Amino acid sequence: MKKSKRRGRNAVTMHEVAEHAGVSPMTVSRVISGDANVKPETRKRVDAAIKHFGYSPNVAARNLARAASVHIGLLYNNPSAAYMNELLVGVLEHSRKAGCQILLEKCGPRGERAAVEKLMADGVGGIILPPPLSDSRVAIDALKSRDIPFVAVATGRLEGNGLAVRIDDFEAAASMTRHLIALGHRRIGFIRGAPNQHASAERYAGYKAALTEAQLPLRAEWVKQGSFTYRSGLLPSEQLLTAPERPSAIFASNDDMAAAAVSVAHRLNLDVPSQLSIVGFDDTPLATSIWPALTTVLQPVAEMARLAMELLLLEIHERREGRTLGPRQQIMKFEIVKRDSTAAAV
Amino acid sequence: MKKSKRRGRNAVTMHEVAEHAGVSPMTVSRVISGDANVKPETRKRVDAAIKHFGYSPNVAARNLARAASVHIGLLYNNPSAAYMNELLVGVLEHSRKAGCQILLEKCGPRGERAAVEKLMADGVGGIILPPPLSDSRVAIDALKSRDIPFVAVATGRLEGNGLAVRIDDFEAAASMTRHLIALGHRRIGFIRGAPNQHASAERYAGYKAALTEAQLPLRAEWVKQGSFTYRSGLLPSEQLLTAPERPSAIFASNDDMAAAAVSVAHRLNLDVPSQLSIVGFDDTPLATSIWPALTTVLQPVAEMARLAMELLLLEIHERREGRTLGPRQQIMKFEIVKRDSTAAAV
DNA sequence: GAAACGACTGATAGCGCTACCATCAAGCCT
DNA sequence: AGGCTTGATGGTAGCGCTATCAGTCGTTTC
Repeated sequence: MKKSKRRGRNAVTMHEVAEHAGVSPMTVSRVISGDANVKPETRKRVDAAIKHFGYSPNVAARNLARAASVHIGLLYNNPSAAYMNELLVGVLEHSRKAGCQILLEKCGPRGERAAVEKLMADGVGGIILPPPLSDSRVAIDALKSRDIPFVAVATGRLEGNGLAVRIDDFEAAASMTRHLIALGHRRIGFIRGAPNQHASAERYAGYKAALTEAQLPLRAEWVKQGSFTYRSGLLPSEQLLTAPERPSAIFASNDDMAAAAVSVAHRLNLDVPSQLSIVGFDDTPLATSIWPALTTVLQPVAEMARLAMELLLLEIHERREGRTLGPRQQIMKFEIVKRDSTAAAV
Repeated sequence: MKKSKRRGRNAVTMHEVAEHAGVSPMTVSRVISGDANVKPETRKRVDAAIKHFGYSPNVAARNLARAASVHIGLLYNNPSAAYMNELLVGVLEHSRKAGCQILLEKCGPRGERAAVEKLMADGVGGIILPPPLSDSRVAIDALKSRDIPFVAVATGRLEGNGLAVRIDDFEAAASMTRHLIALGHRRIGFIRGAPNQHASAERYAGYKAALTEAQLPLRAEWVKQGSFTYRSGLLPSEQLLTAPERPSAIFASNDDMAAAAVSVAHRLNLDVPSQLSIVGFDDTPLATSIWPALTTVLQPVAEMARLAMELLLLEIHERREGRTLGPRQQIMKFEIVKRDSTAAAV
């Protein structure tokens, strides 16, 4: 009774599991952390005991004992709430498994350096860099000069021996363009993403490549600049749709801008998709919440975030041993999701 | 050197601070946890030492020693990414301070019970219930039967000795309606929120009250049902705007539906705000990302989330001592944010 | 004036886990 | 055969903090 005063709800500890399995706590610890040197039979007994009690290790104790970095920084300034939301879900999901803390740090357009400093001061062991920060020179330099591990999400470039998780933006954009071409579209407008992000260039390059491949001319007046926000998609869309020879399809570099294109099309009395096809990129929740639902490129953001966490934690562990994962990038599979915003060209 | 092998980056511990301040570690601990019985002068010395080293306590150790519940469950199924995003930011911000873990758990339309079970199995000490779950009979009952502390965010009803953080939806909606009336609008359409959420009823009641107050008739054909999603706002908007006598203003029960109204208005060649004023509710990022930016009710979601966390942690602590905070609800201040989607009635 | 009290501080003993040996049996070499 | 690894375990000693209790003082109370 005296003890229970000091103890949480989860009364079952490693010792009890060990006792039940007839081994020492140390062996249980080994089984849990997947150590190799445990006899298969012993392992089985321990596993049974674990299941018997529904035991799950105490994260705080583990972290304390390991002197593990419990803290992962997540720098953000992504304008798309939908994207951020998915990212957060992925990150949190993994943090739950890994038992680590997420320190969210918002950073203004010029505040990258300060934000990094702040996270460092709070003792993070590594940092996750979602777009558009994953392309920020300042942020990356600040991180590198501190020699703190980080993983870039959805960036196109991999520098030094950094870590990155991304999809093949070039191929994805090319695929989507091919899809439009296959639908009979010959006049395909393109709204580019923010110029400071590598993915923007990749997507544009993919679009160009697919056009060339189909021997369609690249018409400069059908390519407009946006910056990944809904708002930034409005003017380009209007320009494209009020041009003397207007495109029969618009490929926006992300869903937010595609949504803007839909809104402009409606304002101009153009029906989507019968008179105009519109496609986006990312497959954020926005794509399915508007009407008509967007045909878009599914980028498994949550999955990518999860992987980013995994990679980062691995690297932190390696670093502690004086090693490093070295340059490593994980390319995820994308998918063309066909919905209601596309139809055969008239 | 032998020791440092076992130790994280954050070399400075309580002992060093204590030594520097010429007190025992225990006293430092007292200062940090804000214990009353410390001589002001001692406290000052300790504070100085803390600042000197830039010391910050090790969360893992603290949680271990306190046997504190490191886990807070966050059930979610909110369709609005923008809302969720803000909520997450607030929750994570506080979790950083409090040093606790967030376990995200998505729950399907019928999965409330299962989701609660899962969180319990993972040993959460309390649960945060954002809308629309904060109005879910099933979820609340599941929580109550388990006697696990929870805090309802943005719900209108407070039951038993529960905890809640919300704004005064009735007053907020009334204020907004008054604002429209002050602009000269006499024909004000209303799009209701999901019927299973108490806030929907409150907002509608506020709208009605303001009309009555201004001696304007409540016209049933100007009140339509939505369900808080963008999509659900489309049909009601269209119905309102194609009615024989159409409203000069539309008050949607949240920003997502207001955005839908804007899109429909554009499709029908109605300029916002010169021909039609549209207002939303919540002030999610969506409100400012679309064009024109929405006049809306600012609901400090992040702040509310932070407070919810605080309340919940407090309650968990109380429970551990055998007490309870009792019924307690925190009413936050709302604000009418005037942007570009409203203008004087023609 | 002695007992009792209160404000303040320190020593001690864990919280639940893992790193780091030590151990001990079984193979393997020269 | 004696010293080697090598594989599988257990014992021990913390990780950095806090709860608890045991003091040490001045101050109050009867």
